[in-house]
Amino acid sequence: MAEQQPRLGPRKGAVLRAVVEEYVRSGEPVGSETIAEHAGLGVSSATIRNELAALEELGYLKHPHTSAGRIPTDAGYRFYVDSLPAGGGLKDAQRRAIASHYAEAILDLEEVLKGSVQLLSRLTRYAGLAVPPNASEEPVVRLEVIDMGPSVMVLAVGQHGRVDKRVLDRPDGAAPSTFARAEGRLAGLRGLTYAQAQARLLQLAAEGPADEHELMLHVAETLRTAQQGDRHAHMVFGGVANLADEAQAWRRETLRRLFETLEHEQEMLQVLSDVTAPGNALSVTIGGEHPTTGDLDASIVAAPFKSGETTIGTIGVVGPTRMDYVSAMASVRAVAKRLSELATELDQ
Amino acid sequence: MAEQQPRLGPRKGAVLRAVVEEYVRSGEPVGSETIAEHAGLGVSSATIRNELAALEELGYLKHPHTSAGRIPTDAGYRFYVDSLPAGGGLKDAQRRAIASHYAEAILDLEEVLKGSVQLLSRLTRYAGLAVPPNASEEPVVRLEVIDMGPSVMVLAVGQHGRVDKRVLDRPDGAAPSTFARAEGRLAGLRGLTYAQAQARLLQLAAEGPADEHELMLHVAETLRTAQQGDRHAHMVFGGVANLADEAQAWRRETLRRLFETLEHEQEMLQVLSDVTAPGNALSVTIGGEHPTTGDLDASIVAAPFKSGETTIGTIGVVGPTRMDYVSAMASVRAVAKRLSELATELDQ
DNA sequence: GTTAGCACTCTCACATTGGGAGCGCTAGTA
DNA sequence: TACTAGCGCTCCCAATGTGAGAGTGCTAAC
Repeated sequence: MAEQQPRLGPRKGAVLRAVVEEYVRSGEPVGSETIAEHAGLGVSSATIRNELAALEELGYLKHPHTSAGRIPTDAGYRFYVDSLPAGGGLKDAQRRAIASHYAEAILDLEEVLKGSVQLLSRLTRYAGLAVPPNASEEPVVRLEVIDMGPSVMVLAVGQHGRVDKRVLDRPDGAAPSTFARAEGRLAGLRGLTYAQAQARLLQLAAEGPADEHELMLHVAETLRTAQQGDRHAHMVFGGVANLADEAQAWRRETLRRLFETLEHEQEMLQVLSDVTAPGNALSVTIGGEHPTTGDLDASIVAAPFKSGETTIGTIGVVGPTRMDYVSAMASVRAVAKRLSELATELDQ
Repeated sequence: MAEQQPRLGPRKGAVLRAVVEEYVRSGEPVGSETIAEHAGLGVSSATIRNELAALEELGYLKHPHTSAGRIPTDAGYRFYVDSLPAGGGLKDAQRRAIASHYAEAILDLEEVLKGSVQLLSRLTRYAGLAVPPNASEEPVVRLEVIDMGPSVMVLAVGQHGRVDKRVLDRPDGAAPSTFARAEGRLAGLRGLTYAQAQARLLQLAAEGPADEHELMLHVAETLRTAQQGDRHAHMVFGGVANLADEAQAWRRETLRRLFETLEHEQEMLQVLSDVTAPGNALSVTIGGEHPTTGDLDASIVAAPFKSGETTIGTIGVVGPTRMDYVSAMASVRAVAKRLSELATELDQ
């Protein structure tokens, strides 16, 4: 991610940046003339041509065909992104949109996430997405087994407002009294984290009376899936329609695959987890840098959000590799920051 | 919906049906020659041409331009759909897919719905969607107010497995003892339907001690939103990527609007409720028959599903007006039926 | 009422063309 | 050595023209 590049020399860098910016703006391959005029380098187009040829040689640019202008490769975008100054880039209108969005207090983190994702999609015109907090470190405030006749519902409530449920077959030999006793025992787990509670439950299942055994295992299992967020962890999406916009020059087939991938939550969770940088860092994944995004000509800009010092989730946008990285990065950074403040506040 | 049409005469009907079927199959405007050959009417293409001209006059067909074949109007599709025989239309492979899909027992109605919607999308190659059960008539099995420090979570669990939650500001003057007392009182509501419980709560709030007042109102409010399914009711979608398929000849802009509309749950809920027929009936809405679908060149095939004799939700597909109605209707009918059986069983 | 036949219309696929954008290269200049 | 001017070359693309084909609508005959 960091400054790893074979230092380009200031002018090559400037030319490359100019190509990226112009191409992102216009969508057309960029020629030497355009750069000579607009980039203000004070050299002629012939010189630019030499630079362009060199940059192509180095793999930062490519040619649709001989007599066309240049467009950036994934590596070109990568250079561009890495050369951006760290902060800033928010337009006033965006800043205001963010401020007013969070003006109204919402207490449910899930709702806050949904709103944030939609906000991001409106700010960037790409699709917003978020991975909600994983439960492992969240304290359990309630744990219940509810007798629903032929089935049993296991219900877990977390300190930060999450609710996990699961409906299961009623174990053989579970009487109403079994439920009452089990609930009593479960009440004792209050305050433990999901992870701790799960461990403790396995003990309880082993030690406890036989009729509670299966019930306790069910509860443990519910906590487990809540933590590892397998198919019960729901990603949050917003503004997905933006991806179908004419301006996003995806081919129809690619568009279809993109939507398919988004619908396949497991894959997206995997991508996000592959991609997320440690710490506070904003991560940018460009096209082929990840197999999934590579297939889709897509880029992902994402950042973790935290409660206090602990990372609890990820939020970001997906768009075409030809993305306005400046605006996307600034928006994601700002929203993630605001979201972290909110999450921290909600947990005190 | 029913047989309201100005009786067409058997041959006109046959010609119209042939045009619809051929157009749905090929996507190309259909000419008189094709019909004369394939429809087996034993008349020449010249005769067909006369019929086609008459059908166009009547508003069932239209002409992209003078020397092209005919394509159906919304009214043409409507005639076609209404003239279809009531049952059947399932291919063996589809029948098998349905049977095997439901082979594995799942106890959570929400999960069943998700699966069903995805099944439908695979069967039809369109997008599946469902409106989950409304809570009004569902008995409440648990009602809780959970003290989460600065906020309060209200939690309601329904007999059929739904869980509704809401996080709110903690009322002034609510002590831990307030919560304990409130929960005791709430336990008494078990077995009432959401609607009944809500009414009772308003009483309790009025009669009860002052410190519980606000809490009870919150609970009542939670039950209310659960019933009317405003922004907390989540529609279920599946296979939405199918809509981006090349075969679905939507223009890019239309596609974008379509996705936007799908994302806007409120609007879709409204459409579905406008569209749903009373009783068991399968409903088909074609293009301009509803403002929303008209804007999108889309059709919706939907059917209610029931628990026992009570309709509890709706399931169906969205696709282009140029839809394979036979297959879509058969699939939706079959899945809705299976789903009703399952829901009935889950509730006993 | 049906049909054969034919003139007519319109589109679409295809080939052709010219213009232009943009390149690479070379030779000349600071 | 670094830059620039200039020019020839390549390749795309939009415009144009053309012909074939599909399909109609109409008329006149059965």
